[in-house]
Amino acid sequence: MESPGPENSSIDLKKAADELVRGRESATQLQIIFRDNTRDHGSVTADELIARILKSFTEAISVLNSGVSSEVFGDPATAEAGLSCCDGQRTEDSGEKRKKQVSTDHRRGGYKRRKMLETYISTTSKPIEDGYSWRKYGQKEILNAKFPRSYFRCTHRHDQGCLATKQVQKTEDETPMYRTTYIGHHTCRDVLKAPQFLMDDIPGECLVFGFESNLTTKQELPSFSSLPYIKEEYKEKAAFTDLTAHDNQSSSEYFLLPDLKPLESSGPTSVLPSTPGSDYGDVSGVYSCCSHSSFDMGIDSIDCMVDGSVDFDDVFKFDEEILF
DNA sequence: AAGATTTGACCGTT
DNA sequence: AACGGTCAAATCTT
Repeated sequence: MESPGPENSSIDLKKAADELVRGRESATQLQIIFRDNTRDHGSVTADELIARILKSFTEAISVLNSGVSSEVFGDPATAEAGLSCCDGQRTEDSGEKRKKQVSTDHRRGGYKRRKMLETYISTTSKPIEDGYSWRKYGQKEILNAKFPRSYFRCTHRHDQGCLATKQVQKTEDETPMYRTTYIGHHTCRDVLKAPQFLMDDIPGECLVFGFESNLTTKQELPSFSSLPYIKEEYKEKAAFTDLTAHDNQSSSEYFLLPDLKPLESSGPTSVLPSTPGSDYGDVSGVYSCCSHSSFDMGIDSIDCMVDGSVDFDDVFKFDEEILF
């Protein structure tokens, strides 16, 4: 993955802009269709439009990311994440079993809380299964929360230094939701993630997509570098100690897996969630797409910025007004 | 036996 | 000091 030269980058930006414009046009058509689906709109179906939109966005994002990755990831947060893969700062990385020299030596872990990392939050009706394998490392009662919060980290934390983590909190709404917060980027690669995402194949499914950041200013678009849209095909049992309550609501949800880091650095990796019973997966930045009425839910939550002043809100105008 | 989960303790932040 | 995130020994699962 080499970054394009100056001329190329302007060409790429142009291409990205074109793709975004195209996407917006498709979205507009789609809006019309949803607003008045009694009328004949020619041969273009909603599914086709959705596919076009996704393709355009994917292309554009991919182009943008190939050109600005170094900037996007140059932020302190990312730098920290990258560093900690190989430096010795985080003692945890230097080998899992640090026997208890706890009491006397300084602090046991010497760990630093990771703040300033990009975070992505998604709320779904059931625990997310995203294709990455996670290992639960903690659970905590949270103030004013009826249910405990579960903490997961990437299974490849040690073999690949992947520092991605996620937290799952069951909300206490009438219809309990699972609020999943993804923190940091996956630097690992999971073979399982098939690079495809075919809306057409998943009628009725919903992908929620939401970003949130604890960064001070604008949230940069995570590198959806290759945007491996994944369709989850395997099911893990969500064995959250406390998050098991979800009933058998319609099958799976499908998520896009923004490979939050350029992939060139990490080698191929593992496969299926090795965990037989329990951790379930997740994803990062979650998208949601539904072909049904719940479609609005996904778009509604889009709130992200692209480094370089591309504001998705502006570009796509995904406000209520576009919702159906 | 290896790897995952549980859970109380530790530690940083507010 | 309270809260929340992480560690790691003990325990469980495969």
